[in-house]
Amino acid sequence: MANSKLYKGSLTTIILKLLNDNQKMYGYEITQKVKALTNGELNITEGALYPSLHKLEAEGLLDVEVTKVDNRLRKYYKLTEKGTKETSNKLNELQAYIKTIQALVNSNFSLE
Amino acid sequence: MANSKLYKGSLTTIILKLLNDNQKMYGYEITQKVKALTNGELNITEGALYPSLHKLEAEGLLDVEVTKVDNRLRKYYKLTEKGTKETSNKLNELQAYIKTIQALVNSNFSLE
DNA sequence: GTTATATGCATAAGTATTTTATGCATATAT
DNA sequence: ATATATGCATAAAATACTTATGCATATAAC
Repeated sequence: MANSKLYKGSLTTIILKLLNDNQKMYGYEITQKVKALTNGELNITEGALYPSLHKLEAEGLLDVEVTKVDNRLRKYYKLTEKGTKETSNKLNELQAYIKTIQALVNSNFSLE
Repeated sequence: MANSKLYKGSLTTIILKLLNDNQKMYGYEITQKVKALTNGELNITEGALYPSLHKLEAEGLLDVEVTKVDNRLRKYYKLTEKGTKETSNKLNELQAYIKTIQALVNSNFSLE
């Protein structure tokens, strides 16, 4: 991701969430979808995405299905059962993180 | 930080925000404050904190004041003028990140 | 009295995740 | 003919963190 340091660590969660909502997606599609949904604010780099997808596949969270469209290769990924459970965990962790960080940042602690 | 991968990248912002609210703090105090404010959920490790404080000082965002209390060393850090501005930037970036990631995670994009 | 816990700072080695820089290939627009 | 879009991939470097130490004083527990 070529934006802020803050996005570090959230790539996996983003991928899983997108696959959870869209049944199956291929790598390039994920980069374009994220860019569109964030109004260009978040750009996933290929150097981060592909190794991440391979890792998720190796961990048994994703299944792959290779197809050819317009003479070009596509690798569709979709969640396994294990992947669906992990998506739920990751989303809960993200919500907890946001809640915690919001609490830290939205108050003036010198008054406490 | 010994918790989630999600916290990666937010340590600097947390430090700056705490110093912004508390005028001056020392390292150990920061670790305890964060632990208390997050009900033990977020634990900043010393291996992450001290190098980060040194870096912020080197960048001119923090000033240091060494004192001795009860025969023990303390290094109080406080924001410089530059540090105060950077705090504002970092907080804005954090809010933007939260907004973006929330949008990505709280919707069902397959319906769009 | 000595052992654990708390206070306080520091650094080095290892790990994980990302950016940056490439590489290859096809299709389409200029 | 050249640039841009589509599509996957990996390797080197940078970054930020965890884990493991090290040193030192004070206090509580046993």
